[in-house]
Amino acid sequence: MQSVLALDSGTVIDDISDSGPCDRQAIRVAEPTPDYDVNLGSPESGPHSSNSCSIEGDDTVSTYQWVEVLVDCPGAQGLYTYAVPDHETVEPGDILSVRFGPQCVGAIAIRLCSSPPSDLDPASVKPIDDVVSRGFFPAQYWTLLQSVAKYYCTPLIQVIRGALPPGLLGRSKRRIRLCLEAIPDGAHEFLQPATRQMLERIESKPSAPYTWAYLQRQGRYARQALQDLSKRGWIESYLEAPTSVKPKERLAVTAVSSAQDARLSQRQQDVLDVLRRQGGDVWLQDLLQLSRVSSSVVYALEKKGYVVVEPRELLRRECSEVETGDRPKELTPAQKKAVEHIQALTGGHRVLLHGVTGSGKTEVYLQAIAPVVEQGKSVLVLVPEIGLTPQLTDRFRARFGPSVQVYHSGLSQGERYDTWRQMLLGTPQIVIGTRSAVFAPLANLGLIVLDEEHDSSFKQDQPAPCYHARTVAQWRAELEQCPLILGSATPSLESWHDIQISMSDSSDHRATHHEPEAQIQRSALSSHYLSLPDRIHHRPLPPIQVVDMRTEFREGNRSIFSGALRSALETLQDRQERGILFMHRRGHSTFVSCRSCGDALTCPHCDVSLTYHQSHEKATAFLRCHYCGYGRSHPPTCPTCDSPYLKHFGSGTQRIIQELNRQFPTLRCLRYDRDTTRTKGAHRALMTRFSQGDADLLIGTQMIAKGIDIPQVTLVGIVSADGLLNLPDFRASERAYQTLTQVAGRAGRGQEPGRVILQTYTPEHPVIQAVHRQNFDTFVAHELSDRQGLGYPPYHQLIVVRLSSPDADAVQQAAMQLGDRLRPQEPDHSDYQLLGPAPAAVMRVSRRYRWQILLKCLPGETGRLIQYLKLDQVRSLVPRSVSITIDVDPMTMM
DNA sequence: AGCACGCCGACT
DNA sequence: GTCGGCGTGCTC
Repeated sequence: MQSVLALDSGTVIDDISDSGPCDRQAIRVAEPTPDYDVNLGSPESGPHSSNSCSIEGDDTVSTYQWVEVLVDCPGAQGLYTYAVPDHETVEPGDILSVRFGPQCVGAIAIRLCSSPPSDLDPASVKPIDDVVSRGFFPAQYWTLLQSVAKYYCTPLIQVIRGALPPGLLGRSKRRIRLCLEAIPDGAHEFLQPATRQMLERIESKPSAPYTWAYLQRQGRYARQALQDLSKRGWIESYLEAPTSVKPKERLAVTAVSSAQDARLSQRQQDVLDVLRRQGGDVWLQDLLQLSRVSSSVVYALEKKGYVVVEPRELLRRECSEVETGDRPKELTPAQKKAVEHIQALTGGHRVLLHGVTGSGKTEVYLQAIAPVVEQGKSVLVLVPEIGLTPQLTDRFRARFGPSVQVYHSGLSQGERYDTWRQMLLGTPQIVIGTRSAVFAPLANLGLIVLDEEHDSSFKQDQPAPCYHARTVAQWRAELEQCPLILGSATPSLESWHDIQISMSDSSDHRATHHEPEAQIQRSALSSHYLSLPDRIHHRPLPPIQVVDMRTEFREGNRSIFSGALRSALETLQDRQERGILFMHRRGHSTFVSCRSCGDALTCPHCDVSLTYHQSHEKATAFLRCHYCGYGRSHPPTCPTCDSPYLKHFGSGTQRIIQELNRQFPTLRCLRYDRDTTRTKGAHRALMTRFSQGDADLLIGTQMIAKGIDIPQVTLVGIVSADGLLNLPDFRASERAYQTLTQVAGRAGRGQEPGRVILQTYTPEHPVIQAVHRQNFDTFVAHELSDRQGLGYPPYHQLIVVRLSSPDADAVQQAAMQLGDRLRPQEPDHSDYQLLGPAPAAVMRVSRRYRWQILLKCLPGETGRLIQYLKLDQVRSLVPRSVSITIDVDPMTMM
């Protein structure tokens, strides 16, 4: 079995055409094209190479008048040929805008051709519309995207769509406009209410037409209303050409001659002086303001040849005040060893940096990065969620200054586009970003860092491709031949196991003869394990006290706080220290049910109970669904039996706050969860308030486990660990161990020693035991043997096929049929297993019914299984009302 | 995606 | 006999 990356470059394109509706294309693109990947984005071919279709007098040069493109349209996954007008130049890898059917869509130039396909009527070949972006992708970029498409069983264009900044692949929008002359007087009177409402909505904004898609979303009968109106001829739809995101341009003035010339006017001389004082290169607007003249003075200087005025791309970027001049810190022996080890690496490597919380992993990254930047190479730093780690970004900026770029989904479309262009410039830089930044088009990568590598937010689960940034980063490191550092205090079992295996593999290899089977699918990167077993400044890990809440209950304590936690909270203020309380859930209560009939209040769209929210004592109570966001007011009586006795069960962050306010009225509390951090900049604001001493206690959910580094925190209280355990997922234990360890690690990062109080009803649970002893090795050993027994990762690889539809019967039927289609013929002798089809743990979410099919195979066999089962064609086997996603290496099966 | 074409059932 | 529902296929 070949490694994924060893595929010959044509394969993915073949696959696309195979799944396409049209044989003709399959034949055409399946032709051997040895120069295919050379064509795509190879920097050697350069923007003005002989491959270009520019006409430079010589007839032999203009042989490429046609270009084959990949269009950004679902259901159109082949290559389409377009003509390149004489005055236009196109290179493979360019992003184009083309007519496709009635609309304009984004497209990627794949290769140039000297003739249109012979089986195509030349008259039907349309010219390209526009070249949106001419940026050249780094050499390995396309290979990377193809690997993602192949491995995650996703059409290449969809992978490209996810990798490019949104809006770059523009498409025309369908908008609605009124046909005023067709609407009779008094028309409103005889319309259906929904139709009348729709008409009024459209009439209210005649100058700014709505899009069809937007209007269709407005209410249940919106679609019918629109159809009614358009049937009457009162509205019509039209396609608005896409507005391509282009870089903003501004006029820049550059001094070109330093020769003194007496024949300059006073004002001209002033302007020149100002310009030179500014370094000889200023924006025109700024120059005019600084020298208080009109632009005519500058243009006069241009005419005389002293300056050049030219439009230049304005690269907008997030500018926050940065402290600069952060110096490399002194390292502990373990840090020093790690930095030296990493710095000595050349070529492709994978390094697991396993450092306990507070061991100074960031400093290792910084010092490993410094020499790479000095060599003029770029560095990619991937973090779980950038909003959660402003501290990390600040630290990078302080150390490396303005060459640090931030790239994540929180940026505006324009900012993302600009950062992306910036990366294409090829200047050495450090990019810090979330999952999608693994596709940052950086040339000349010298190092990739993936911090908190165990974090599940590196896995994408919403739109395909459902990629894992860690997996993609490994391919990237392999392609770029650079080291990849995976950092964590609680490594994922996959990484841990993988690194152990491949380290022993490679030592075996040196000792014994080649044994191809052992190398199956193992990354071609050589593996290293580096450990930082101690905290910096010899600070101890905080001792963890496990409190058995059953004993507390037996002894008459009905509170949610144990005696130990209560006394710790009491002394917190006197000692002028900070504390963190961890709670598994946000909201007030987990669910609300009726004491008379026993019914729990559930979401009308999902099969889950509603969570009771009440932000403070007097606030209006309401119920919210944590799956789809549905919210409603709290009913006074039970909707089923009308009984007024509704009881709230379970507790969340809000309830804790209420309880704290009651029991410790002087304690100042701050809530930190999705409800309080929704707005931009809220994380930073809350953190600042907390670290400045505006509050004594921070109460939060999982979020507080990540990256909070506040030295004054001495107490960490885990109010209840039980909600994390026993979740119906094979990764529940792993996630619980990681979260609890990370939360515990927030304590005692400063001068004062920390302590952790962990409350639970099951202190004997192996996860609690392992967290208590802070012993990763015993946890891993225990968990790995469980996984091996049950046939879960890392001993098997999984693929989940998820089906969903608003129609319960349609999904079930589709799932059953698909199950039959995918089931092994001879279960006993097959090298894969199928489980299901089964309804998802929460069957209905957002009015959609969900089913799933689980496929299990040996590690490294997913590619072959996908090919064998033709999973890429599975979409065509189910009705269109049922949507399908294929999740390779799923993080969760809930 | 957006649209045309085409096949079936309920009406003038 | 036609109108209009939506299921299927195509867009260089």
